[in-house]
Parts: sequence; C-alpha cells; structure tokens
Amino acid sequence: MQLIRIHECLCDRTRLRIIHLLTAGPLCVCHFQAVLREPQVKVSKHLAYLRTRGLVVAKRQGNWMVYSLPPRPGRELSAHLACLQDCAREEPALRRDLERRRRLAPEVAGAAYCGCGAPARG
Amino acid sequence: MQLIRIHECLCDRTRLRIIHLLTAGPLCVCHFQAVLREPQVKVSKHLAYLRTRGLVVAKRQGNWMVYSLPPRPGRELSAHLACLQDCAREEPALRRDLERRRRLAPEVAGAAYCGCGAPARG
DNA sequence: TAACGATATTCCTGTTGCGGTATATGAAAA
DNA sequence: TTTTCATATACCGCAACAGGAATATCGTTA
Repeated sequence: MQLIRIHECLCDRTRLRIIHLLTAGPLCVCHFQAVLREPQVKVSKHLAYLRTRGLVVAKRQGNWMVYSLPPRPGRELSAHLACLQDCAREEPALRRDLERRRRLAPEVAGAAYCGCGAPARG
Repeated sequence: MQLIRIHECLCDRTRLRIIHLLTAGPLCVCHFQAVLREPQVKVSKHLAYLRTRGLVVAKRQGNWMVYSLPPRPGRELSAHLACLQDCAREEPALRRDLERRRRLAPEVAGAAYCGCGAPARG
C-alpha cells in the first residue's frame, strides 16, 4: 500500500528534511546542498529515492534539476504532508532548515521560483 | 528526532497494521495473531520493536501480554495516529483487520477489554 | 568540438531489518 | 514440582539501505 511507501520515504532524516523543505516550494539540488549542508551525492541519491517512489517530481532547468512535490499529491500524501508541517513547527532542526532556505538568494523565496540561478517566470 | 522513529515504526506493513489495530483499543498477542494471520514470532518481534521505540506499551495479564498505545502519546504521535486513522478508511487491508477484530470474542469489542481470556474489568 | 558546471550513477562497505527455526522465559495448572 | 500455555529471545541467512569515493552523464559555454 502507498502508506508504507510514504513512511519508508520519511523514515530517513535527510529525506524528511528534503520533503519538509519542499512544502515551502521547489528547490534545486545545489540549494538542497546549501540548506541541508550535506554532500552532493547524498542529496542526489535521496532525491532519486524519493523520485522513484513518487514523493517528488523533477524537471530540468538548464543545468539544474528542480525538485518539487507532486502537483496533485494523493489523499494519503496530502494528509501526511499536513501532518509533517504540523509536527515540524516543534522540531528545531526542521525550523532551522526553513530559516536557511529563506536566507538563500532572494528569488528562491518567492513561490514563482523555477530554478537555481534562473529568474522566476510565473 | 522522534518523527524519524515514528516513521521507522510505520514503514513496515505488519507494524502499520498493529498500530492501526491498537487505535481501536488494546489487544493481546494471540489476538494479533488471529487478526493479522501472522505467526507468533513475527507478531512478537514487531511488538518488541514498537515497544522499545515507545509506540506501544505492554502489561502482563496472567499468561497474556496486553499491548496498547501509550496512555498519553506525545503531540507528534497523536498527530500521526490521527493521520493513520484518516488514511486507513481507504485501505482495504486495514479495514479488513478492523472487521476481523470486531468478530473476535465479544469481550474484545468493548473498550474495557483487559486481556485475552480475562473478563473485562472497568 | 572541447571544457565546464550541475547532477546522476556505480562500486564498495558496514549496518539494519525482516523472516524463519529453534529455544528460552514466565505464569498458571495439574 | 512437572507440565502446559502464552510469549519472548537467540541465531541465521538474506535483502535493503546509508554513506563515501570515483566516475559518468548531460546541457551549456567557450
């Protein structure tokens, strides 16, 4: 069942942080590296793990790969994302990630963010 | 963080079914065996796994071990239990488990259930 | 076309977890 | 006190996964 997959994806610290970050909007790999302060290979492999299980989607933006939550997450995933956001407010590590994300380049802050160095384009 | 532990516990099918069953009230090992239709050692080991991680508590009732959710689950666990119950309504396997649980010996159905063959005692 | 930058994949190693068989524990019954 | 019943644990083999190092891919730029 899909429930199992969701929990498999969220039972690793790095993946949990990734998914949590994505609830604030899309992000490219290099920004994940910056926010999570983890090496590229680690970030990339966990993103691949999440991708094969349908928890995230990716689109190429020039040299960058921009990851985001599925445009129409199913009922189960939606419920768990809401639950995660709820719990995250009391998790210092997760709050810190969001804070670091805010301090990234300005274009990342907006919801129209589309890629690493790319300008936002609605 | 505790969030990780919760997901670790719920990322296995058997454990997910166990936790889901416990949202309907305490249960002893032999009843888990009956409802889940899994061998004793499997059930027992998953219960031990959950117990060491604080997702369930156990009390001895004569020869039986009665497992239940923690009397005062933390905020994170409560949120995830609610999420699980919400999602479970659309999971045939989990609904089936609850149905089997209802068809167990009558004393199990009541909220005052305290042990395998033991009479309910408020 | 060659070099570069961002990201992905492969290979390796150690760890964890799952399932099963056999056996141990602990309380109750004989 | 020996048996019995319910449950737990030890041991084993196997598969999945995490992390790191090295390398490959792919699009861009020179």
